[in-house]
Amino acid sequence: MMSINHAILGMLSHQPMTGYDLKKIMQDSPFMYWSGNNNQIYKALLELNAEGFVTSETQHQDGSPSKKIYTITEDGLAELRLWTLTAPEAPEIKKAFLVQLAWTWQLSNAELTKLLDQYEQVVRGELLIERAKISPNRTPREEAVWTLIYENISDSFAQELNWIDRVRKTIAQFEDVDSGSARPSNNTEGEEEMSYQLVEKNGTQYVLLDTEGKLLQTEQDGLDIVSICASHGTNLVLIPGERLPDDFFRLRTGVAGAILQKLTMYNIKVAAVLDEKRAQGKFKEFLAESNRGKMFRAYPNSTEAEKWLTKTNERTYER
Amino acid sequence: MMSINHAILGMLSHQPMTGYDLKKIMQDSPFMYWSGNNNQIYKALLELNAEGFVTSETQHQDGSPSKKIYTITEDGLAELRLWTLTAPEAPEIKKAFLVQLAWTWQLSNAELTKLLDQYEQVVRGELLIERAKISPNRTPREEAVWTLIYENISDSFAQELNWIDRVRKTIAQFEDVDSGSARPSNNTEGEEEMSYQLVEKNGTQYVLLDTEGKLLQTEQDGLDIVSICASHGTNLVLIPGERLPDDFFRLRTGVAGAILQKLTMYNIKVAAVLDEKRAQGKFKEFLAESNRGKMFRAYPNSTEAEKWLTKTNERTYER
DNA sequence: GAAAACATGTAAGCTGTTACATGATTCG
DNA sequence: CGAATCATGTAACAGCTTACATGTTTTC
Repeated sequence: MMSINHAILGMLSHQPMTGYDLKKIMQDSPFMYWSGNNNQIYKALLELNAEGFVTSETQHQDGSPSKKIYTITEDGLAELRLWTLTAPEAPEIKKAFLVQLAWTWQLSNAELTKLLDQYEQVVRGELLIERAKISPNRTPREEAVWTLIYENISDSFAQELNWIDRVRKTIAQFEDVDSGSARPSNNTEGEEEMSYQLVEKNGTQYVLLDTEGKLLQTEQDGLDIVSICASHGTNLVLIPGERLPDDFFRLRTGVAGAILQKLTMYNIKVAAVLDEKRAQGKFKEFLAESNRGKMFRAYPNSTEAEKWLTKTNERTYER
Repeated sequence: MMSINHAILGMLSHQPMTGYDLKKIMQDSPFMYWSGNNNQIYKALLELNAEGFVTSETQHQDGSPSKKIYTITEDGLAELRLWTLTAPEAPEIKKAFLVQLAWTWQLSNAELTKLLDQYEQVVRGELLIERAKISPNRTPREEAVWTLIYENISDSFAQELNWIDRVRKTIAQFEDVDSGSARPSNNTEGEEEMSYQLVEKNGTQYVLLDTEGKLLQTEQDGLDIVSICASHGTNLVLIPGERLPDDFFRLRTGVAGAILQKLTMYNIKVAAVLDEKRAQGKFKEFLAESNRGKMFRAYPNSTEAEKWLTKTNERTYER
């Protein structure tokens, strides 16, 4: 509560600023969710001033409108610290589209699909806007935290896009009521999909890529897997060898590096099922090394791979 | 815009209902994100009536308060169809925690980790509430769509939990600023015990926590109770209100969520003895909801609490 | 016999939004 | 020269929330 005031304190803890500066930052920030309208900001600044958390210094610029530069006080810093320690609130998620979708029983499949397409565009638009990613890099930890904050937001959109795809596929399975309009199958052109299934074993879910499907070749493929995982809230993936191109096993090409780097960055545990023959030379060394780690391992068959994936997964905090 | 009116139209498209019915459904639905307060619903019904989208029929039940049963009209159905075809809105996601996290540079690693733990508990709490999953199954497609809607919501929470884990691991990589204070591993000092007795009534045993003793504050405390129960081969616990801290009654803090989540996970039935005054606001709603369930209930005195605990021990199947 | 649920409504208040008001400067 | 940006502020309104008000029936 009163959190816009604290958000302003936070921004001022980085630099003294004018109300107008604050407004711009807030408008451009994806995680400070207020619209950044004057009414709130100038009012908040007056309040913070009255409480002694900020001081203001009027700067008369000859001719041009005079600025009020606000600076945080010691009391303000203390208050900010206190506030960051208060109990976190649950996220507040309002997806009007879900309400709309809930009552679409009167629509034909074609109409529903069109609606999904529109929603996808809206969500992609939000992702595109990708607002200013600034960060006060006071410490390495702060920098890392800000990166994670932006990731949280783009993950949410990625998850939504993935879900939209799932919905589209699901409704395609149903006969159209007022049909007659044969669907021209789905994807016409290239654009192969990352086909997979979700498997549950020992109470843990993991993503199992199908043996047939697109080969993992680019960083984008790594990100696709990340978004699949994010949408299911799991961090476990089993990759059959059939999905790995030969280049994956030539370390020089960097294919394995690029993909695995993305996956480990998102804390995703990967098990691969590999034929002895394919793992040779330098790649064998690489495997031996990574098999000691906890993020990527290779096994000769899927049973063992699955065992490793699902075993150590207790997400209970170690400590 | 005006979407609560349309949500109401949607619900009425399934069945004629009273304002009170609508209120209950809205309160229990996770995707209709309005709080379901009278003010909005009754006002919306008047508006819909004026526009000719619904008709109302007053049913005088002799003695009892008379109902107004609202029925959707042809015009209403047409309007609903039109609305479902309008361009979807982008999801509106407000994660106050991200704002808070952004300005935590003043905190130590230990404080930050504690904050993350609290946030995890709050999120788990939201998942726990897991509201009523009803669906008007008019067509198989509609059923599938509703399943997807609920999945969207639980996916969001699952993704958040996953992200929390990622944050925790990331910040663990950084040296503590004000370090020097080595965490004394599992607290050696303090370490109050979970004092209790074992009571036998009507041939059933249950664990009765003493009125004096450690307050139930963390997930660990929940696990302690689990292990006490396990060691006595019972799954019944009676908790006196004295052992519950004030934070337990503030749902936002996640204390109740974290503890009850552990207990229900291990299928432990809990009765609490509560003073009226302590259960207010959101917590009261939470109680009313869980009092319908079979795992956690609150009673004003220990006699009633004991009665419920020891009585209903035959298992009932929910359909 | 008390509390909770059923049932309909009203009043007050908070938060946040859009739009208005003013005026100088800079940019195309 | 008009539009956009800088800069500070106010007014009115929409949406939603909590709390209040009233009265009956069902449940414990």
